[in-house]
Amino acid sequence: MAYRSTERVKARLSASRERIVAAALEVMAGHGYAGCSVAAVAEHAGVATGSVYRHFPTKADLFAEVFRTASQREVDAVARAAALRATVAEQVSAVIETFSGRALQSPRLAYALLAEPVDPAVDAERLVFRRAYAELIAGYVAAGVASGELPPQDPGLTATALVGALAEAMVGPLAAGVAGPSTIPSLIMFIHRALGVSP
Amino acid sequence: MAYRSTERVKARLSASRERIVAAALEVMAGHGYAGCSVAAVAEHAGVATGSVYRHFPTKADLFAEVFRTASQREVDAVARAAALRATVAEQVSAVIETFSGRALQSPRLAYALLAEPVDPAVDAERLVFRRAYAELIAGYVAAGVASGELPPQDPGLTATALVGALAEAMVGPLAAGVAGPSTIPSLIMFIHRALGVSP
DNA sequence: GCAAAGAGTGAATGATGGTTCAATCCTTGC
DNA sequence: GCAAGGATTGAACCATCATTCACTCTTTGC
Repeated sequence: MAYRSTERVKARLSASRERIVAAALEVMAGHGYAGCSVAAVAEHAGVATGSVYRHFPTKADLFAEVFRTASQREVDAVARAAALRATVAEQVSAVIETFSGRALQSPRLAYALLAEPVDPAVDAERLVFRRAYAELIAGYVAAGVASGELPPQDPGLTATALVGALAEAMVGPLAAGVAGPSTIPSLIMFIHRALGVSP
Repeated sequence: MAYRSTERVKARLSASRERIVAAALEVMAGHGYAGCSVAAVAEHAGVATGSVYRHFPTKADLFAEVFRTASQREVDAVARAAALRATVAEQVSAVIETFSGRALQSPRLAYALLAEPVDPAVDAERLVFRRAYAELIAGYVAAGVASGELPPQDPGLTATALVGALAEAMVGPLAAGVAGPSTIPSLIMFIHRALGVSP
């Protein structure tokens, strides 16, 4: 024998793989999913089109991972912000502020992650994204119910509905590129009422 | 001259056009937007593929009309149900019950109208659909605020958030084909709280 | 019945863009 | 240096449909 995969090569391979995912994310942030042909992503990553298929069996698999990565980053940021707060009311405010602040920072990406028409296989990943948010929030809601800060309710349903409300309220502003000054405070009020936070 | 469009022909044309729209709706209700190739729709309507283009310049135009028609029907049904009620609380309950009842009756169609990945040009029509719901609800909310039944709030934002919550809460059940027995009542409770309906 | 012109047809066309693969380049161990 | 194999390339391939168009069928007014 004369060739055997070595650490150095493995590292280069995984670096290359990551560069492709990062490039896909950047192209998506710049031109939406619609602008993400495999050729465009490959060029942005500085590899040949065919090389993408060394790492991902199909385009859908690549973008499933892109969505997973980006979603995780978003959920983590939101979770980190909420973890600093003590009451459910504050935690949920932090969720909304962080979510919408980040979305407005990269509206194209946020739109792609939330609502842009994508391949059905990638769409499935979107549901995971939304469920991750819902589960994060459901935890806070459940704690709030247990401590008596919130009235009795189904934390899962509350969280799901809350994610829907948040996403829907942001789609308009995302299309416009900015939110009106009262959008975020109004949304917080709405959601505090929905949770049953005592005034 | 020897041929001139006559009433009889005009009627046949518009009947044919309607049959195409109806066929598209049926195919969509059966196999989702994904199953709606122009050929499949044409066959279902009993016309040749090319004939579709006698009535619609592009597939996107056809489905824009399909979405518009179906959405109008849904919004009308919801509006009719809500109009029979006196208080905002009852009106909104009627909206939720009618919306989710109809969605669960034709889950494939509801999924296509609400969330399935479609051509971006058709997606635009979806926003109109959601805005129509939001405006209907905003009217009730505004009236409730004016009469003092609801606390002060931005009716437009409340309605938008409410539509998002409703849609999101239904996506899971639609995928499963049924809603858990407590989904609808829980959702009504959530939304009553969100509106600030006094208990 | 007939000529004119619109309506209807459906196989062929064409655009798009994901996927493949023969050729080439690198890396490895000796 | 070299042979064995893996990695990389990117132009060619191909599948999918939306769209077209040359042709046929109907309708119309005379």
